[in-house]
Amino acid sequence: MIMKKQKISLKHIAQSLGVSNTLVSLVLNHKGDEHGISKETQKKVYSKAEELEYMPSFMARGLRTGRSYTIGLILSDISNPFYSKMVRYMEDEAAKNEYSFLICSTDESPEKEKKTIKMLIDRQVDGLIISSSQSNPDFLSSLEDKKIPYVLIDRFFEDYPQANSIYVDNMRGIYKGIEYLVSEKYKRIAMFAITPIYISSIQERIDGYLKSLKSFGFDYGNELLVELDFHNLKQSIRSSLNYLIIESGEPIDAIFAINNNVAVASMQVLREMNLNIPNDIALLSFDDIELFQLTNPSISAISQPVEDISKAAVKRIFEIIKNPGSDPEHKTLQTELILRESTQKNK
Amino acid sequence: MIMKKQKISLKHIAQSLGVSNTLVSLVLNHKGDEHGISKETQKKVYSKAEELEYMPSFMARGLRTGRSYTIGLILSDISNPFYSKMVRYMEDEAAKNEYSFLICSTDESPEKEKKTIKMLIDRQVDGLIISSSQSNPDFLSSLEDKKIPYVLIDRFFEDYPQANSIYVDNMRGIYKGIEYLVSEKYKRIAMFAITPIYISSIQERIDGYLKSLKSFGFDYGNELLVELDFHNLKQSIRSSLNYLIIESGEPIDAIFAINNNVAVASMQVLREMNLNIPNDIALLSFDDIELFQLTNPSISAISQPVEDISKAAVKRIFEIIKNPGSDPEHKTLQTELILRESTQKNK
DNA sequence: TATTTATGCTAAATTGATTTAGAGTTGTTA
DNA sequence: TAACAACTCTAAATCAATTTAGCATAAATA
Repeated sequence: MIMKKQKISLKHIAQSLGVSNTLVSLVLNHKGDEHGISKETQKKVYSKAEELEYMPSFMARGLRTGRSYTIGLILSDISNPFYSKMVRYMEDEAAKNEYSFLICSTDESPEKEKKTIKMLIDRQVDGLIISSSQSNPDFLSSLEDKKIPYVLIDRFFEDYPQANSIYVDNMRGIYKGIEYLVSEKYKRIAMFAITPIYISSIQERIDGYLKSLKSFGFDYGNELLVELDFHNLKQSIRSSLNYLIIESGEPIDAIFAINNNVAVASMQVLREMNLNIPNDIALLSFDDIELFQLTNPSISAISQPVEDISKAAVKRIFEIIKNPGSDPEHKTLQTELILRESTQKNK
Repeated sequence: MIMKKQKISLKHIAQSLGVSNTLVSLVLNHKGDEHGISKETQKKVYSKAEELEYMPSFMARGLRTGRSYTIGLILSDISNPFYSKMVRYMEDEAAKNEYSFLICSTDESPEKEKKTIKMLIDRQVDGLIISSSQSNPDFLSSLEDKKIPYVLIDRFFEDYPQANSIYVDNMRGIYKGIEYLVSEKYKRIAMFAITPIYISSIQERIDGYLKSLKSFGFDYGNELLVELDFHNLKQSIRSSLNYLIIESGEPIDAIFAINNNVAVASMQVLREMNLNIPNDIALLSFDDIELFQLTNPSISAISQPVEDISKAAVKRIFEIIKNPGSDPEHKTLQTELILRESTQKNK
């Protein structure tokens, strides 16, 4: 005869002690004192719960209270090292509060993102952390309607100040990069941006590039601003480089890649073309990833504070969950310039 | 006056149509025909559900049916590119069945792993996919008791055949690597393993190394088998290399790294020591990651079929969920040797 | 002695779905 | 005309917790 281990519920504790479900529930939720349950009875409940290895049913509790102890996390691709690091930090931070994550990749598809948000709402997540790929904030209204807490990271919406957000100062990050390249005597600095992705961070980096050029007195305007096809990155880089280095009269001497994907692809193409980094051309990336220490040459980068972003986002989402009425907050974090070999000419 | 959007439940549909909850539930679960609900009524229910944008409550359904449409995924570290790729494949595969993942990193701590499994059981996951860091399979008995479906990946337990598993042929993978190094005339091939991690995959790779050496007629036994300290990898590699290349009479001419972490760390130390790969020393990694294409020189590797592992694991867990009584299955997948620059001497 | 207060607890409703067992109506057969 | 089946639908229990409203009993006060 096989003994099936039965799932232990509140009722089992109550019955074996001869008390009511209510009492057990109150005690285990630390409301015993508040409701005048005697210390003695409380102790009995605690020790019985331990003895039976009682664990409350998430489903039952969730159904009744509306809380799932789960956060939805929406990002473009978890296999991107920038995000997988982020996830790890968030996971550790949230675990302290017994929270878990449901993680969903959207591949920068606004369509997929909307569906995912709907799905996560149906799963009654207590909050959402979103790195959005939408070009406008309309989709947030459904979250506002349903009073579901959310925090935007990485991207945000200028004309939607009621959204809580963790914000990286892209403009200033780009400025630091240009400033440094200029100090290393690079003269024709191209920005390798991407299209068709309409998100704030990309737009800000482009703006930052154009403004910084001006402030350093370069007058080539947006002549060296390249909008690469995101879905066909390498081919797009090949043809751009061909023009910018070989066909155009004045070759560029530095590439500022708008994110880590673009930097990696650029490096591959430069190697194909037998161009030496940094002597023929310098390479600077926005977004630092571990890989950049290990390539030859190692790649300089504007590093985003991934750990700070992650922790701030988790911290903030918990604050809003606890205190739903609170005013929106916008936290701004700064980037750091990491100097490596790809931007320093050999003497 | 603010109109709060109310969550739509079954009851709302039933009431607005003047039928019972039962009927609505049956229809929406596609059991209408089976229970003789007229086509006409079914149509009404469907269109009302659509009109009200009804979505069933996961909590309520989960409480009643015991199913959560969620899989628990346990691995050592999601920020390791090997696992983050895996997660992405699994996520896409599971989404087809409306399933989501709760992902937990254990940092190879058996303690943490046990806690995590308990937590995931409490959350009523329908199944678990586990890359375990336990040295013995005792912890699986709690899953067996509670009849919770699970699939082991990446690591498994020899004396526990009742566990479903997706298995990579480590032994044969190592053999292919050694065979290739031998064909490239490398003579003194060291294996850089790790300790203290007692998992099957590591053990098999070590065994594979020793057996392969023998079968190619090398007689240095385990003299060149190095067990590096996992928690202090770089320092450990430095001192080993110092001995193996400089102090010992006969320097090694190739390193076989037991996984991607070890390969990356070895590459860094070799560069520090100004040793040329592949002319001074060859480097071959078990586990291929994107990075290895981008370093200079690029790194040869034994590639694990990440996509196949991921899809097979998800496919299998669904099979067991649907059919809990089925016999355990052990699927074996093969590795692939990826040739790059790090193992081919320049002429 | 009658009333109030405090102490320690409980019954029952609720959450939103699924599911068992069966009810009411109409039509068919003996 | 009674018995039976067929068709279409429903009441109520259930899952496991939380929470509202309030019940005994004993002690304190008037």
